[in-house]
Amino acid sequence: MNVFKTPPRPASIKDIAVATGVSHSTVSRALQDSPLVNRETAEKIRRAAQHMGYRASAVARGLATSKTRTIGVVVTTIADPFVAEVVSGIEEAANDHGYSVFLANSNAEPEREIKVVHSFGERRVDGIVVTASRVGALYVPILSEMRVPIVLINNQHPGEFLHSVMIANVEASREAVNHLIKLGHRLIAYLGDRFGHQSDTERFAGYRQALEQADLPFLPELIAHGDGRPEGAERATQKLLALPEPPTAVFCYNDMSALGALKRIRAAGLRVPEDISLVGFDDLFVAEYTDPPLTTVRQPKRHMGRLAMETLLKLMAGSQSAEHIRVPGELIVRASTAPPPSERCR
Amino acid sequence: MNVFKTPPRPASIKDIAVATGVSHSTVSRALQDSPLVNRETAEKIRRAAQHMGYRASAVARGLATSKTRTIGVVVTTIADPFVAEVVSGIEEAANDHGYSVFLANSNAEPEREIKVVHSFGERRVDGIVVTASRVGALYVPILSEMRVPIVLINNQHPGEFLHSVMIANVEASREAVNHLIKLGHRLIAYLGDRFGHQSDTERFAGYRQALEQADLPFLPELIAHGDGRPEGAERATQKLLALPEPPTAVFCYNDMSALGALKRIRAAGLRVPEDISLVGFDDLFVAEYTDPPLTTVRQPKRHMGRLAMETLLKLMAGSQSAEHIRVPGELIVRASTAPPPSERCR
DNA sequence: ACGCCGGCTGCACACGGTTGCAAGCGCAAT
DNA sequence: ATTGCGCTTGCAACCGTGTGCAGCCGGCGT
Repeated sequence: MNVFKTPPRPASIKDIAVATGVSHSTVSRALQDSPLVNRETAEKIRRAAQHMGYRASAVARGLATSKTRTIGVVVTTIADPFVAEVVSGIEEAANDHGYSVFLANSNAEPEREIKVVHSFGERRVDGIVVTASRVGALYVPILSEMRVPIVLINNQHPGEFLHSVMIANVEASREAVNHLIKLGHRLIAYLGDRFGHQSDTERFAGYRQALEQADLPFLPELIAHGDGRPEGAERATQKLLALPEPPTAVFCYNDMSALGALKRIRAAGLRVPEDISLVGFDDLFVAEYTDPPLTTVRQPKRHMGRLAMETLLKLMAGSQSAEHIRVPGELIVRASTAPPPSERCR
Repeated sequence: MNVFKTPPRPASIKDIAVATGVSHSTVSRALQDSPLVNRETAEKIRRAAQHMGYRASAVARGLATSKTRTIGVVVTTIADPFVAEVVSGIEEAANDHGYSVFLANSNAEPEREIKVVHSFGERRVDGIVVTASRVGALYVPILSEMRVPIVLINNQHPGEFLHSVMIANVEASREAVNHLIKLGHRLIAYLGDRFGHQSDTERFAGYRQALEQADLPFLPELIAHGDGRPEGAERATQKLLALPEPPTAVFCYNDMSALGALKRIRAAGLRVPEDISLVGFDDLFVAEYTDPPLTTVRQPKRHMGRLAMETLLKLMAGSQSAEHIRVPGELIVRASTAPPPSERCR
């Protein structure tokens, strides 16, 4: 065996130590820019490290310091454009602070979500972000076991949770429905999802509040249940259109649902917004490219991601205060909303 | 200080060792189901571990075994729906095999891409997947330095790369344009991106081949340059429409471009497909929900992700063979393509 | 009685870093 | 000459897990 072959393993501080004739402790300190090391020695060491293509092992450092500078992000599925944008914000902020992010899908299954969180625990991540958690408050016992701060984005499990970033669903939804009411709509449908998630519950609450404040009757038959995706919304829309007195406007739980609704409405030979107005929620990039462009509530997705990461940073720095951030939504009026047909006849 | 307080650090095999009165080696072996440990002892140890809420440290294990069961995925941006689907496939396959995935954005900047890969190197990932790499073949020297297999998905840098999964751009694109030719189109525009990426180059090549095989002239004025996103495509479409003899069909580099083109065509008062046919590439989920639904080339995104992960697994297992996988695209004919106006007048 | 063997266990070291502490050095002050 | 101090450096322990090897014990064959 040829001893002079390049070793199959990456260079370590010990290799640098023998190369420069100092102890590995000195190398370690030099590479940390510790003031304890002589300037020239440090310089020599750094040059050697550079020359030998040295890359510090984050694994070993993690073991020694019990800080991995790593966070875990669990999402329902990264294929969801909403989620992807949020993650993009998280990653950006994490990267700014020298953290790497683990990504894992929960497929919206609570058991799987917990499993993933545990696996993050084994990875010794410094913190965890969960979007659209299906577990929420149930984390409390788990958290006392693993000592890792968790921040939830748009928690879907009922109940308050220690640390979270959420969109102000009720207010945003109320504003959206108000917009429709102001346009003159009286028969406004709510197309929710059928799982009773927190977002759905709150957006529905905003819908009812808006009706109430305008002294409009709440009509149970105008509540339809999709699944948060186009397919489910299509079926739900079908039912709404078949009503003896169909709605003149539909407020959708999210843009994905609005997409399905739009398709079905068109298929029925009706026009948006002339015959039916449509409002979404999320402001996915597609909202701008539908025909007509979709009126919707914008969630500052990337910003919410950043925000979550920043609260996580605070918590990892030792903050004890409970963070419960509500971010306002913004109604973006495009071309899918107009006065109802009756209004224009007057 | 209360000695009996729960320790601030998670339980280790040593804690279990003292609790059960054996050495930590035995605990280690017991938890690995090693046949070297007495059944009853092992059982006792496993119960204690369970009871103490023991979670093995992947960090320490990684250090000891120099296998982290971790892979790095670098993407241009996870906010791109195409990328998100691919990553979803990667994550799925990785998870199936007990691997965790690090995610990082390169923002399509080559320097940043390399920086990220190096950071993955420090994390001692077992393998790396890069989607839409802007670096490609330039990795070769880097790779001999860090001993980590890399698989590229839809490499955008010219030149062959050792390991890659790519869509068969030329063939797919040829098929798409053929579809338009068969419908009777003679003036077919190509709306590419302006960066000369590999996908663009190859799809353009397919476009030319199709024209050639049909003995149609290649008209340089029908080549427009967007940026792979709706905005750029809008501007490019504008120019095409202003031509003295505008195209009757536009083949777009990707669905995002098609979205922009569609918007601009509508804004010009023209109808798709009656006045102009439109073909995209990628088959993003939106393609099904545009009006009209978009004819496009489907890339099996999730599958390509899985494929990349699986080749990575092979490589990590020691395979030396060069993997250079070409995945066929599939033309999905929806409603955005029809015979040209002239054809229908005959 | 002795040796051997199989089953089980622990010792000790390795992985690649970080860090408290002691110690060496030169030099100035006493 | 002794002491003390500041600047550097190295020693050694530690983080939590894996693993080669030696050693222990009991039982069996001769």
